[in-house]
Amino acid sequence: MEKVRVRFAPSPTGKLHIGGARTALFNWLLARHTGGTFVLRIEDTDTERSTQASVDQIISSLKWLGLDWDEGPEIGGEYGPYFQSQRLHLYEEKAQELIDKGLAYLCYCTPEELEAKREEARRQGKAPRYDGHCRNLTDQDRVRLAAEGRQPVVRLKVPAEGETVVDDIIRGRVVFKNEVLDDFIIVKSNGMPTYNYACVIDDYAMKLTHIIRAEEHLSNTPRQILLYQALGYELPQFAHVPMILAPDRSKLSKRHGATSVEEFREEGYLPEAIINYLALLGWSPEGTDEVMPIERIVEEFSIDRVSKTAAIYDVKKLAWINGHYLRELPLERIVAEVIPFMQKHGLLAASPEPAKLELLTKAVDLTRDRAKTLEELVDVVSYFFSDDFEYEEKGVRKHFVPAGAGEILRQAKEIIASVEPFEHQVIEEVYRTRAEELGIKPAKLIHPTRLAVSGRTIGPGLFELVELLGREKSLERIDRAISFIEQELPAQIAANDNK
RNA sequence: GACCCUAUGGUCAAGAGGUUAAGACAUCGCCCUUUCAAGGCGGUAACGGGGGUUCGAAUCCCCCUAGGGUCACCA
Repeated sequence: MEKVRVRFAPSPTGKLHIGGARTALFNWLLARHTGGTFVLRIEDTDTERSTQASVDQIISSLKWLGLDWDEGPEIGGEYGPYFQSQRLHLYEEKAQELIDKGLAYLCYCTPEELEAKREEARRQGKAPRYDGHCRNLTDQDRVRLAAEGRQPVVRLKVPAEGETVVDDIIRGRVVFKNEVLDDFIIVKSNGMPTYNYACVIDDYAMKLTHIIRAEEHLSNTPRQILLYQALGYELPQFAHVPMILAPDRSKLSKRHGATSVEEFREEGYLPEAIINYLALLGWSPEGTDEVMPIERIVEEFSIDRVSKTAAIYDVKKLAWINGHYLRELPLERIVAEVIPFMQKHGLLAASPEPAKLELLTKAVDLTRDRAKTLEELVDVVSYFFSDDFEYEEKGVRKHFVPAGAGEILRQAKEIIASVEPFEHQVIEEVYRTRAEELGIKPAKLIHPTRLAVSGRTIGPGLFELVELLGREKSLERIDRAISFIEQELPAQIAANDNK
């Protein structure tokens, strides 16, 4: 079998969409699985909407995900250039050939005229198709039309009869009647090729063997096949992967929250998790393991196991997988990942001191199985880095308001002030002994302390928390809590009573 | 509107004529436990509807319904 060559061909008109990322992933997986070649090609023929910023953005997202390409921007390759805007001569040349052979023709109809005809067709309830108005123009006609200042487009002559068959790896044999197609435009009046045309020219020129793309292109495929035939090109294999839908079954858009890889990154998702989740959306491994590293996905990937049905993406499952990687990946890696997020929240300096990094490492170690994203991780370690926190209201009611709360904290303070060595096993031992002496449950001592030193009712084991926080800081916070209980709290309660 | 694709729990999804219809997320309960997580165990929950074919249909065929996609000088 010939060596697999596949491509991802985004148009740079925005960020890398989650659906686009999955299309890229499936192409990349097939290439890596078979030892083939993964090509990145930028389809920037829409001069109105394409931007360099989008190119940069898409490239950066692909790299971040780890989807590296063997040919394409930045690295070149045998079949470049890999920007369609730099391949215009090719499209022109082939278009001229088609015209010369009588397989395509110049059309001078203006967008306005066409729009009017479409409108008319719609009103009559007919399919809005091009009527072949310019199909049989004489040279004389063309001269006259050009003299009117009309810039022609090039249209392909589509046979009125017969059918065009798409042999799709995922969907099987899909038949389209040629009569439902019309003479579509292959070169715009500004000289730029249209998608269906440029795509065919390049896919062939770049010797691609498999065209794996989203299902929305299935209906375009007969047009492309007609083009392959007109050009005398051999067909590649097609595989149309199902779409990714929003929870309400509609097309994914901004109002559904994060839709681009960049946004997920900003929300604190790891590339490993996104890749793993995306692979599972539309593809399934043979066994029942779902969480698997990229190497294994590469090993097991097969187009045959890609499903036909559109999938609704489920952030909850993504979050769960992310949580998994958050606690399973090496600690240093997670620390490195969370640093920018800490900085963003002002909890860490731009160039943090080694002591702070050590604290962060230990804090992450202690808390990471409680977070699902890096943003959550920041939240869950925040009190190690800032004294500026409020007490959780629910906790205050439960642990600070009841009579004797201050006394409980004085007991805690005494223990923490004197325990030696200041290690969690020892602190715990003393806590438990003291509770017994006082004839109360250890929890009676533990919860108020936790609230005092962290402001929270939830978190890692209290004794490890206190050890990491340190004796000094713990005592300081307990003092603060005692004065809160004995001074601020009564005042607050009085104020509420007066209302 | 025309054409095309699709249809298994709330979501992802296995299944390719005979299964007690997997598994995962979510959800609920229990265990563990200083809390919350994590982890372990268990529960609730599905073949869109109607016709065929067959000894036998989630699996094959037809119709309906529903959802999605395409009909651009966007890709």
